[in-house]
Amino acid sequence: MTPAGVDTPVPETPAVGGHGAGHGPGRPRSAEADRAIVAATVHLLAEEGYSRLSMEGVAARAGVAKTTIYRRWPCKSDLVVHSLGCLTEKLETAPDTGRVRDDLVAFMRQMVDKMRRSEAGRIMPGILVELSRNPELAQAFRQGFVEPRRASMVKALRRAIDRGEIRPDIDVDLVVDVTVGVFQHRLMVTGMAIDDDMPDRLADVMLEGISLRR
Amino acid sequence: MTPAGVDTPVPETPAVGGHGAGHGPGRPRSAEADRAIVAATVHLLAEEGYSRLSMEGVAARAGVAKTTIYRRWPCKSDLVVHSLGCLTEKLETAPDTGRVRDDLVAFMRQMVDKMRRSEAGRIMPGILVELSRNPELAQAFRQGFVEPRRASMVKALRRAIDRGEIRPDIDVDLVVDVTVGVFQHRLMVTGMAIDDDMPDRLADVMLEGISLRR
DNA sequence: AAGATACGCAACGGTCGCGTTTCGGTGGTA
DNA sequence: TACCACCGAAACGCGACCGTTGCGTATCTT
Repeated sequence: MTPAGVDTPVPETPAVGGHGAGHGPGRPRSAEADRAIVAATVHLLAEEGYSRLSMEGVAARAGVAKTTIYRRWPCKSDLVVHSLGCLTEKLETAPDTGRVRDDLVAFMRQMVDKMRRSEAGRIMPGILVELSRNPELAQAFRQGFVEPRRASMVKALRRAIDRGEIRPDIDVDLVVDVTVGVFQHRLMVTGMAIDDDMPDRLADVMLEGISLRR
Repeated sequence: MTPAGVDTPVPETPAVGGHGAGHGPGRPRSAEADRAIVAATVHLLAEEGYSRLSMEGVAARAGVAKTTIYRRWPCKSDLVVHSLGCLTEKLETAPDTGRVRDDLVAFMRQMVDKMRRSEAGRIMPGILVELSRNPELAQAFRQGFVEPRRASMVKALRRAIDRGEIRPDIDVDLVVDVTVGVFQHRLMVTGMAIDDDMPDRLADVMLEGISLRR
């Protein structure tokens, strides 16, 4: 008797976004609960990592019964996949200053700040192992989280090419990965300090190279 | 009645290495068991990650009883800390070819291969979350695993400075982090392909910079 | 008002892994 | 030979979570 004519009694995730107007009889899903659950998931993902994230923990933090979660998502990974998709918030952006160097440095500064402080930024280390184990999660993470954050820097580099500031034959993706990778590597792997002018030094290295000019 | 005069009945980890010669009466610890346990730990660490690594799993894979493990290490994190210290195996090294570019490219090629294929190389993503949670583990990981692998590249860059190939004022650590970070970022985060001449392209970018020369 | 559905709460049986204990047997040293 | 610490196997109680169910209540649509 479901609108779509499917006879399975399972809710099958009727798409959380689709209960706005006249839907059917009965009490509608609480949008507030949706919000609280996703927020709790993101928080715990950042704080504890994927493997230590538990449905009971999410329920407790969201102030919601476990049943309320399972009514929406059949399992933990589906909940996480959906929650990652909700992270479109204010992204870091490379401004258009007219000079690559300034664009890059500004982007890096924002990025470091986000990685350290924002909840979304701290999700990274706790989710990496799962990516190789759960392709759907990996897809959601890369498409909904990684890509949008790279986009603005890719644009900045393209602008720089158009302006004739940087070589047109460079591998843009490679440069973006360098920029992001260094800071992530420091934060997650080596634990070395990131001082205030590291973005400047990196910009120098990337723009001018490390070769000794003759 | 323990030699050291400590009255605690707990074994207190009598240092695994210390059962070589005449030690005391009774059957000595099996060195083969030591080896098997550590090998199993490293394997499972690479395959499953820290959080999914279980003492029971290690025991099963090592062909050893759980008691045999607990007799040596009081808990999982101590076992892992010790096992990480046993990873000194053949490290990737930057050869001394006389040209930085060749040294760098060779180092990168080896590194990518190790990251993909070797057991030690695959440990990375599965241990990162724990580093922020367990300082002792972080210390063991960084000192016993990360540092030795950086060392050879740091040397290569110093040689290049001495030869006058690269600018003497560059931040060596930064360059190393760039080199390692990019590949790690691709493998763990973006999942983008790493083609055969990516090391070459990266070496170009780092040596010559991306600026358009006038 | 009637019916349908969501809600919180509490409890369930089940699985997993922890760290410990007991046991009979084994391989060394003195 | 006597002794002693080691070994593997098995079982233990414990706690954390899982995903599900039943219940009484709340809140919508018709």
